[in-house]
Amino acid sequence: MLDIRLIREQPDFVKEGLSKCGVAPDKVDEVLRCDEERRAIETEVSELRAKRNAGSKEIGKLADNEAREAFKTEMRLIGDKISELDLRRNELEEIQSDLMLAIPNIPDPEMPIGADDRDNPVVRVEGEPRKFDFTPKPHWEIGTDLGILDIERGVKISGSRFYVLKGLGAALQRALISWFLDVHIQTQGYTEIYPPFVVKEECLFGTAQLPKFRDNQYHDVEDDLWLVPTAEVPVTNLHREEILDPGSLPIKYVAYTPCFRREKMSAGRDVRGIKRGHQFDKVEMVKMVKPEDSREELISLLDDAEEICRQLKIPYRVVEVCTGDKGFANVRQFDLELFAPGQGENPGDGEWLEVSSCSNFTDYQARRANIRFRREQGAKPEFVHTLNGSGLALPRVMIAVLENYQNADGSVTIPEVLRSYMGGKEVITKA
RNA sequence: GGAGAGAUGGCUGAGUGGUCUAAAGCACCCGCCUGCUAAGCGGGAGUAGGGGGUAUACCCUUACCUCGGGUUCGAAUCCCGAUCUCUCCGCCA
Repeated sequence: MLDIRLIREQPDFVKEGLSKCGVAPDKVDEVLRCDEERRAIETEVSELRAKRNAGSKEIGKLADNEAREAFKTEMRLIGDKISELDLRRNELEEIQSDLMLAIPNIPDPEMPIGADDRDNPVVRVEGEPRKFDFTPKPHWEIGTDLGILDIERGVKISGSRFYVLKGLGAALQRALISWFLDVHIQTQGYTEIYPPFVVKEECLFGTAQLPKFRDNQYHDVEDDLWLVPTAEVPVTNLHREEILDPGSLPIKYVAYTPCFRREKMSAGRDVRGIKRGHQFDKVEMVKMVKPEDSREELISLLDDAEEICRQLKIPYRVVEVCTGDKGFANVRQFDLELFAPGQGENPGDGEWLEVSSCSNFTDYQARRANIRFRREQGAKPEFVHTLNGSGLALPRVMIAVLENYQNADGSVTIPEVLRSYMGGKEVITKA
């Protein structure tokens, strides 16, 4: 959520910033109108209450019964007026809150301006795509032939966009998860979190998946719980409604969770293979930092994610996301894309697969989730800045590993960093 | 799932309709004093909103005792509902 004071005091700045990501300026005017009326009523109610509080105190002291009754009647009338104004105030409060929740964060001045993902500049490309002396196959062929990926049975038991990993396929994914976590924990200073995979609704409002992306969430009606679409949700909300003690920042968490998404918006897209499923695994880094540090922390977060790509020895590129394509709550965003030689229009074209998205949310999520900190004992609470980034998303890393490390005979070499996680095995061959 | 108990400030914990403007203690900040590892004394201090203003000061005011309703001139306190926690029983990986 944006700061209402910023909207009040610098409406033109807010409008201009939001226009870069396609938000009409009258959204801001609506908020201002609502805010003004609400404050006027607030003042009136506040004065009436003061009057009643004083009056009620007098009644307690009055001895004369008649005067007492008359006074009571007077106070009752004030009370009625208060209830009436309260109704309108609550109404306005709700309208304003709904409006505020639907306004995205204002892009950082450094965020490139653009209309959609075609305008996202490539910041840099790392590593050379491997030269194949055969036509590289897509992962669904490699995986199916090796007997480690079973798409048909996934669909049989759970429907489209589900698949089953088997044998060394399942082991490879588990190895990746463990190794990702260990890199972040042991060499980058993150603390591991194992959170619940279902959360209460308010958590999704906190990180801003709700209200806008309701259609993409799995919701259990019976207990009113939501399946997490990313570990960002439970982990960021760990400190909701808290004031963190001096010295506790920066906080760096890393968590593995499955992620559940309905993908209604992507119907018909990426239906082949395991690129886009309703359930996928991901390791996610979440940081909470002091406001003045968040710009730099984004760069180091990106580097922490890149470290995985480097060690995997798979070519990747860094893309900066433009204003028209940015996430709802962030001010700046970098995506990491691994090269997958078996993807693309024609066999052997290759394609860049998004495996990470690193974002700075400034105080936007912190304000929604009410996460604050004190600089010193007794200092005024301030909102933290939150950041998060995948490190990394599993299915697409699986695709990249299978396709980059495939051999002419259909086997797949296991990347060196993963071998100790797979019992020393070096190659996946047909079982 | 059944029965019962409970939820008060950063923490502990009193408070059963009106000086609650929430006692007291711990922790915290400032000052004083004493040269014994620290104690004593005095003072201060919550969060959010609104109004004023000489506008980072300061003043006024409202709300907040888990949350939401209700009763009342007036609710931490009484009533209803929800949530959460704990105890016991049952079931269970």
